[in-house]
Formats: sequence, C-alpha cells, structure tokens
Amino acid sequence: MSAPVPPAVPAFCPPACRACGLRRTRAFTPLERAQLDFIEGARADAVAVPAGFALVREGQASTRLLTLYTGWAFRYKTLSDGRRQILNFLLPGDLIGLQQEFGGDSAHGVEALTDCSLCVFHHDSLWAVFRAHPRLGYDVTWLAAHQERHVDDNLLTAGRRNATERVAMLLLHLYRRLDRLGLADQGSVAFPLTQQHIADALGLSLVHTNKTLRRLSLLGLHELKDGRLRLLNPRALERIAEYYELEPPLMPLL
Amino acid sequence: MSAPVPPAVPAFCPPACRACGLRRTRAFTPLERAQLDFIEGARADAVAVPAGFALVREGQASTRLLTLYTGWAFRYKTLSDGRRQILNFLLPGDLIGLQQEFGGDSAHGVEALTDCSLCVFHHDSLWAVFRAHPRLGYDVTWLAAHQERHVDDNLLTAGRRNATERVAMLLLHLYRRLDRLGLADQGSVAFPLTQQHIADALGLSLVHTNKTLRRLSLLGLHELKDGRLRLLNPRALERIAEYYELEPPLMPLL
DNA sequence: CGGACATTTGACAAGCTTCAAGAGAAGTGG
DNA sequence: CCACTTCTCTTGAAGCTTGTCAAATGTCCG
Repeated sequence: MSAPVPPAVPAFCPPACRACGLRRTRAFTPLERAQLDFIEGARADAVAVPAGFALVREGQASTRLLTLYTGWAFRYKTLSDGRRQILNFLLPGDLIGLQQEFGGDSAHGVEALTDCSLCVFHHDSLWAVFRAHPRLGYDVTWLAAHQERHVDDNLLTAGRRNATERVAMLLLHLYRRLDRLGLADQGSVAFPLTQQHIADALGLSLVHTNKTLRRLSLLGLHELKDGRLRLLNPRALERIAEYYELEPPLMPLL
Repeated sequence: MSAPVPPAVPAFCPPACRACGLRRTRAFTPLERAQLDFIEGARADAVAVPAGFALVREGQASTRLLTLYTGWAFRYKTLSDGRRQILNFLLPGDLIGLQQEFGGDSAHGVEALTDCSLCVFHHDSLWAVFRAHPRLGYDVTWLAAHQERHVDDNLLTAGRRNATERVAMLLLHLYRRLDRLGLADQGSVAFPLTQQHIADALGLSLVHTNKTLRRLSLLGLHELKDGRLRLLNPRALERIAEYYELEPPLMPLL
C-alpha cells in the first residue's frame, strides 16, 4: 500500500480499447481491429468503485457485464449464519457477471477488495457478441472455462489439502497470476488481502490461518510486509502445495 | 442396481438427434430444426463405456467433446499421495470436455461411475458450433457457467459446511437433479455412489462419511437401500443443508 | 488521544481423521 | 457347489488438526 511502485496500467480505463493498458501486458491474446472496435462499441461506461463496494449482490438479478481493469475483487457465497466462502479472486482482465447474464438471480456475490476501475458493457451485449463475432463468443466461453478451473483448484484445496498446504497454494497462485499481469516489482507484489479474506478463501478459521501464515513466514518461505507479498522460497512452497504450473496460457480480454 | 425400474431413456443414443430420448424429458430447451440438424452433423459416434472407464485422463490432452446420454460420471482431481477430490457429478445431458477443447492438458480427470453411453462430437466441432450457430455457442457458454455454479456450490460445501450439512446437501442436490431428468420413480432414484465417492466429493474421510450418513438415516431423513435413494424428510434436509432451490432452469442440450 | 480494525498468542474443546478389525455381499475359479 | 478373494459397509478407540473463546498488541485515521 505504501510502497511507491508505479502502477503497470493507468488507474482508469481509457475510452478507446486500442489504448487499453491491459492489452500491452502480453498476458492477453491480441485481437483484430474489427473485434476491438466491436468491443469498444459494446462498452457503456468506465466506472471506479471504492474498496468494499458490492459489484454484484448475492441472490439478486443483475444483467451487467463488467471487465475488471484495475484492482482486486472476489466472488463469494454466504450461509445464513454468516459463514462465508470466497470462491475465487478476480484480477485485472477478469470478466464479472457471466453467470448473471444468463437470467436468474446471481448465486454468488462479487465485492471489490480494493478500489477498482471497471469497463461496463451494455445490457444484452453478451448475446450481441456471439452474433456478431463468433470468435469473441468463443473467447467468452474460454474465460468461463478458465474461471471454472480456478474454482476447481480451490475446491481441491478446501476439500483435500491441510492448512499449511492451503496457505502455500494461495500465496503461490496469487503471486503467479499477478506476476503474469506484470504486477510484480522486484520480486514482490501488492497484497491487499486481510487474513480474514485468506481464511474465507481457504475454508479455515481466522485464528488458524494466522498461525499457519506465521509458521510459514518464520520458516522463511515468504514475507508479508507493508501490504506486499514476497516469496522467499518459491520451490519449497511449490513442494508443499504440490502446485507446479506450466507456462500460463494467453487469456482473451473483452 | 437390482430394482427392476425401466430406464427413462433407451440405453443407447439413437443416430438421429430428433429421436433423442433426453429431449423428451422437458428438462432441456427445445431447439429449432436447423440447429438439431447441425448438431446431428457434428456427431461422430455414439459409444458405450463400462463403469470405471477413464473418459478423460488427468493431465493429458484430449480434444474430444462428449455429451453424456445415460449413466453417471464425475470430474475429479488428485494429489500425488492419492488424496482425491470429486469436483462434480455428471448426469445425462452434461457436456464433457469443454475445458480440454481449449487446448492444453486437462487439469482434471473424468471417470464413468456407472456404465455410460455418450455422444461423441467431431474434433473441432466446438469452434464450428460458434461459427455456424451463435445461439448454440451461447448455449455452450451457458452450460459452462452452469457447471461452474455446481462447483461453486461444492466449494461452499467443502469449505464452510460441517459433515452433517455436507451430506444433507449432497443427497438433496443429487436427488433434485435426477428428479428433474425424470429419473425419479415413486419417490426414489438410482444411487450408484459408494461411500468413498461421497467422501471424496465432500472432502471428508470415508469413516466419518459413513457415521454421518448412518446418523441421518437413523434420524429418518433418508433411506439408502438396494442402490436407490429415497428422501424421507426433504424439508429437514433442506433446513440442515440450508439449500432451498427454486425451480431449476431449462438446460440447453447439445 | 480515542476508536475501529487487523494481527497475534495461549488455552481448551471438538470435530474429524487414522488405525484396526469384523461382517456382509458379490464375483471367480477349482 | 463351495472356498477364496475382493469390495463395501460398519463400528470402536485414540489422537491430531482445526475451531472457539478470550485478550493483548499493533496500526491506521480522524
């Protein structure tokens, strides 16, 4: 938070998609001009929201489709007594609202974790995408399948890994996604999660999350300071989490 | 298994999609003739596999797209020491192989849980679907998003529900999906899962799954006999699992 | 300085896992 | 047709991981 690291992309989504800072990060598949123009036409707005803002409310209908441009958000579900499960974290480039577009209420909520800026698409633009640009429709499906892979990973983590493995998994996974987006700076990344977020993502209690995090830190595996995460021994974390990722694929960006 | 209940659809997928038994169940959205013909043209084969057959191998590339016609299957991931997490169960009408179609190795395996019959689509037919019939492409995305909802539910279950709630959730959820497909017969459905499957789906140990299942059964909430499941007190199960589903939507079927 | 919030630590309880072993059902081969 | 193996279900006991309760410390911000 306090480290004076310049952001990789400007804080606001520029009006022209071809000027989009995200597309310059090499994390996304390049698009043809016609496709880019189409996307630009489907955009209704660019908005900024503060940390904590409810982008999608659990159990409510919402037909807006959003792309996260800067900041972090997360999808979650809750039980009536307050127990909360974070389903996955959303980083720049991730699409929000796919599920809700398909009619019906949202089965999950989406909350901004930091201040965020987003692209807002017109209502019903999803169907228009499929009609006008099958390739982009295909990309949307790719994104849906890709997001499901993240949830699959998290389900394996919550269901079958112990506390140490879970924490190692989370740190590694997030670090790599951020690095991929060019958001790593001299071996560290901004890390705005509270331990409560981590606990809710991993299916652990807050106290136990704290103790596990502490232990890994004392073992010299990572360092969490000033709102930034540094992996001091990524190999050890890989072994613990049993998480060896190959080269991550290029992602489509809408 | 041993109960002499006639199957709701014939055991084999007929060569003509318009004769497809699944489409008569009213669980799926009706299609236009042209769309149906296109799907029929994309079909390469109809196959039957025995229980235990590996439809998709974990970590291997596979570009086949399948639709489950009869029987049960499940998606899973494993850790190197054998711990296994079942991600979700696949029932008739579910699409298999979406993730793998998008290049790269499969991050999960798919195994037939019972004898299954399936429709096999031609390689690259997915992209052809998007090109030729945007509406069907949209449907594929709907299916991807819908499957993710199931995984979301399972993640909430594994991460935040206790053993009793987990088991209640599973019984209720599967019963409803089967009922929806017209596979319920006088208040009971075929239930081919072993307790090991249930344990692996819920992130519990086999022993604890057994004891929890036993307790719910002794409380008169359900009956599991002769390979069939009967919910004796669905309301109580709903309250325990905190799972009140509205009318399930019509699903697309490829 | 006071208040809200995040982190940290200790003690204890509980839920769940592991270990062990027996019973029942189903399939196989002599 | 029966012995044998294999698989699933069942139950008890012990132990460990994780959750809950409680409270102190630290940090940010008005």
